[in-house]
Amino acid sequence: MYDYSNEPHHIIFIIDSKSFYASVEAIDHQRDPLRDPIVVVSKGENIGGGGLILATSPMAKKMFHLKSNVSRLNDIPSDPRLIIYPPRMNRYISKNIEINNIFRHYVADKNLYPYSIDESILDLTQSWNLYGRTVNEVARKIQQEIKDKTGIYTSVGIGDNPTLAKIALDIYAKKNPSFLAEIHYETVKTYLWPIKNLTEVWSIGKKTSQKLNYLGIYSIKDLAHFNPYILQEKLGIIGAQLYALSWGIDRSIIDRHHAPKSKSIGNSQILPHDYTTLKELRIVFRELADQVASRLRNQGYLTRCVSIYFNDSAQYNHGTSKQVNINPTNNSKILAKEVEKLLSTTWHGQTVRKVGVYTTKLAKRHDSQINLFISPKNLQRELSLDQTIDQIRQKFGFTKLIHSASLKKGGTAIKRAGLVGGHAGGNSYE
DNA sequence: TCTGGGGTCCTAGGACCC
DNA sequence: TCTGGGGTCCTAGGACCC
Repeated sequence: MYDYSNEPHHIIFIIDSKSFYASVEAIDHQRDPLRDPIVVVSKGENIGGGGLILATSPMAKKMFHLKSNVSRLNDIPSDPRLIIYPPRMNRYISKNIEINNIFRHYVADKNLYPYSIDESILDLTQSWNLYGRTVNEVARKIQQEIKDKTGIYTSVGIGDNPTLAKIALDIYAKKNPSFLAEIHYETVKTYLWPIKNLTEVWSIGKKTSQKLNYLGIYSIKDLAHFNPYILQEKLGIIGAQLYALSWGIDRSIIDRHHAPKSKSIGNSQILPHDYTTLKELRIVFRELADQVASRLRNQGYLTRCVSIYFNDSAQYNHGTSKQVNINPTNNSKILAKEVEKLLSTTWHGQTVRKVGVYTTKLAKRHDSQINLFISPKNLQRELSLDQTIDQIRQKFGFTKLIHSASLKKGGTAIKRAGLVGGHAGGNSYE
């Protein structure tokens, strides 16, 4: 038996908004998030299969016997009872902010970690006993307040550390009638070890699962009884992390705002059709560079490294990437020029269906260095032009200001205007 | 599955420095 | 030169998550 006395004993909640996008649509359209069959479907022109399903309400899952990974509208039999809504990403973002503001009634800011648009991590170690007699009671109270104020149902995973809370959430809470589940060190054997479908566990995907199977590991219990040194040898750091996970151990420090080790900003897209000429590719890459530069400026970053990615549509999952270090910048023109250089040295006539521009090694704006090759005056002029463009874009949408090149063959900026995370933002100007 | 999009982290091999 | 070893940073590609 493992001695857990020196492991962190925190009270961690991970709270997930149930079928978030579908629920928001249900509420805004006076429908029932649990009882009505609703899907939210993005229909970009490059999205085939009748549209990409972004969210499915529990009733839609039940009525059409859907497994977890349905992603195309064509996967569902066409049925007049099914209610279909287009996504309104901006609405979901503001709803998410509303929900996080309710979490702030229960934890200090430093103990709240919004994790994604529908998931947050709360460390209630210091505050839970102000709100109830048991941890479970506090969880139910939070669920009720969220439901009353926003209409959203939530699932809560509770654990002594984030890993246990996450597994409680993903594997148990979402399926329990109460939408609640707890895992503590004492119940690791009861709740973790029996798990056989390894890819259900956070951090284990298809490839990792296959590697584990190859070693003869088919459950978390198998993992816990495997030789950790061999695991580390075969899977590197991930092997050691998985071994720790199988015993419920997670020493990540949760009392501080965690700073990601690396920060990147980038945009990618699947093209509406195969691109075969440098001319077309140049245009779309220029748009991407422009978009990325705009986001860097909005967030106050300069990048020291830019990379491009494109795939070979003959082998969809096999792509090429190439990066280059540059003087810190968030200038559209400079970025576009670097991207163009990368493209012309990397592309050798492949048929392309997927493209991306990423910037890494980001620094906050004040770290700017002086570029010896551009006069400060010109740099300043270009910077303020970019800022003006950003302001107009924020106010009126991306469509209002695009390079004339985007009107030519190859450009997708107009069609993509108003998209948030690649999906319809739901703004009036679209 | 004929194709969503934005991220973070890990790894192997190489360049370079002392 | 028949050549050591530790450390850091970089690059391209892979895996996973929501």
